[in-house]
Amino acid sequence: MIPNTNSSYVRVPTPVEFSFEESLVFLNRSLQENLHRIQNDRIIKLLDHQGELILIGVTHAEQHLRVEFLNGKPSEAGQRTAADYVWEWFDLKTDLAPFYEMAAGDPVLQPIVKRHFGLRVLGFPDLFEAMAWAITGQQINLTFAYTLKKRFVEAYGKSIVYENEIYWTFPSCDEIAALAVSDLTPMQYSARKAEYIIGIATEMAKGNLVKENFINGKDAQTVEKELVAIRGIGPWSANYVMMKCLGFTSAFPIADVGLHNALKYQLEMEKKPSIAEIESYAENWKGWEAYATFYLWRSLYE
DNA sequence: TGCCAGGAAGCCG
DNA sequence: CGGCTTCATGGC
Repeated sequence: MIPNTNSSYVRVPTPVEFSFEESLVFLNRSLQENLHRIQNDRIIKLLDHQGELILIGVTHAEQHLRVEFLNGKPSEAGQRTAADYVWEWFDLKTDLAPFYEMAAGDPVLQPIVKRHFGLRVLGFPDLFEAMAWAITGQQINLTFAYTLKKRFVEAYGKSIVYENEIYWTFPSCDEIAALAVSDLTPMQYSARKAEYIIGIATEMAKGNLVKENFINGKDAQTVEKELVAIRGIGPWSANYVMMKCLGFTSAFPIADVGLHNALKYQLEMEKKPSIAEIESYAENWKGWEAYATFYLWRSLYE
């Protein structure tokens, strides 16, 4: 055993309304997930900071997350990147008090919110990953979506080995921009989805599509419109990306079948609710539709 | 085995 | 803008 002489870490403060256990449940939902690993209440994940591969181990302690650097101490900028990543990943910036106040009086959300208090939207800080994953998951079941992602990551991501386990980064847009559709179809991506993903990677690699463009105080309606103008991004994907990457708590992927199923079970309905019915329930959620959706998703895997 | 899956583009009126 | 058709492929 080689002692880790480079042991170091940073702390990321956590709000009162935060449950690490709920985060673990969410991050554990697929056995095929290969972008992080959970061992003994520690989440291990590989980050790529401008080519510098940083393996972090995230654990929970009093009022903070401890972000440990497992493969040596990163540069100063790398440490900041890691802390910022965790901050976004667990959505620690959002003040949930108003959401809980609303949910306490909401017949649909009240029981779920009580059961999973402290759950926060687990996000994708990387815009390319958020978009590529949204497209991958369109109109196919989640199990198959994870299969596709696994193949994609293991074909084009970067990796390191740590304690006999391999850790992957999500492929960069530059890497994917150089591909042809025929590179992705053998791994069972449809040609259409391959076009979408490569197209988005190409725009990002050229600098025409950047996250900062969407988070500079633009209103949700404008951002949604700009996203939907991108080929492969429809209303569902736009709202999914806004919810999981761009920090819009009002984003609402209303066409989501998981949301429909959650409402059906939660309300003990014979069949899935119509869009009009969902809009009716959601009138009370204004400004917090993303959180309402995320908690409803959570209710699907008790 | 047939319906379903964390939809979107394209076309038509 | 609203509705209809096509695409695509595995899961259960």
